[in-house]
Amino acid sequence: MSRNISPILVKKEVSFEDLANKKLAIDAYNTLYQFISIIRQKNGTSLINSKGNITSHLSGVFYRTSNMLKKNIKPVYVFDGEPPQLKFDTIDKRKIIREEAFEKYIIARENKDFENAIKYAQMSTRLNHKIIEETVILLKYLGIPSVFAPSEGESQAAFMTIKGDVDIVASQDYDSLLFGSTQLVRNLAVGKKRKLPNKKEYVDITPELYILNEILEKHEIDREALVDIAILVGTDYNEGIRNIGPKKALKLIKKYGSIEKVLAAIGKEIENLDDIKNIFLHPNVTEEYRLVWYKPDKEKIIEFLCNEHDFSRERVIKTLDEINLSKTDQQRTLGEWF
DNA sequence: ATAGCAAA
DNA sequence: TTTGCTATG
Repeated sequence: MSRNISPILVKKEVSFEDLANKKLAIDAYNTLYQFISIIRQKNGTSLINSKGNITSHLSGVFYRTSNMLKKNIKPVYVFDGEPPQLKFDTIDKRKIIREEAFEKYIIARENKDFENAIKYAQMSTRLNHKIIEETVILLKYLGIPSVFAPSEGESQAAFMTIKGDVDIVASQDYDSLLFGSTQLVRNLAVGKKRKLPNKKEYVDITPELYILNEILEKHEIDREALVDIAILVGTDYNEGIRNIGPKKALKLIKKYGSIEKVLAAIGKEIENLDDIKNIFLHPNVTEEYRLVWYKPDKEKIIEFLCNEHDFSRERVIKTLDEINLSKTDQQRTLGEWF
């Protein structure tokens, strides 16, 4: 299972406002997973419309994307394609965890143990085709581009920063840095106060910015070495070496120069090592995307959110008007919104 | 997660 | 204005 390399990364606290005028490639699955997992009622059930269909993702996407547009942030949502074969162990393990959590969720809900119900409901969160489809529709009405990655969304998003088509990747995972993303932002949210799980405590959460070059320069390594470190620690594609964390991995890679030499020195092996390195260093990505942002289609959004999904007309219209208002100061061309 | 409201 | 809390669909 993958562990993370955050202890050796350089983190900068920023504000949502600091991202104004930036182009952001948003890891769509990562973001949707968060919305579906967190946007719930007190008893652990998701937000639903009158037909009983989940709407948590639409709420999250609509309000967060609107906030970005108000700040002149230009988002593009990047969706996952086919995962690499080597990811299937991780995918299977996650599936088992989800299924076990779902059983516990049902039991907790029956016992009216809502604290545990929420916990297990969040752990059993799953994205389905309908959630993805509805998100793409809403984004289209909002005038936001979607990109469909051939394989991992994070590698596609990273590729787009390397090409200079976007400035930053937005995700909770650190993997995009391994894929070469020039910048990564975590905790991309507007609200500052966040409730701690299972506690009554509130805590400040601000966006965190990671700049790849700063990380590489600090440790005097190149990206290949960073990938080697991650593989030693463990990724979505390999288990990692027991008792080697990011700090020890960094030391070993600097001492021996490459993962192959480290493995020889400690007498260990990693299966499919070349294939794993290739996933990070030569990912399957596409140049077939077009990034254009259009003015939100107010009528279609109201029809979709309010008529089809029972959103409050008052709130939706207010939000859309606020986007328009923030735009009137700025110059814009006829067709394109930005 | 975010909006919106009430109390401090 | 800031903070704490509930409702949202």
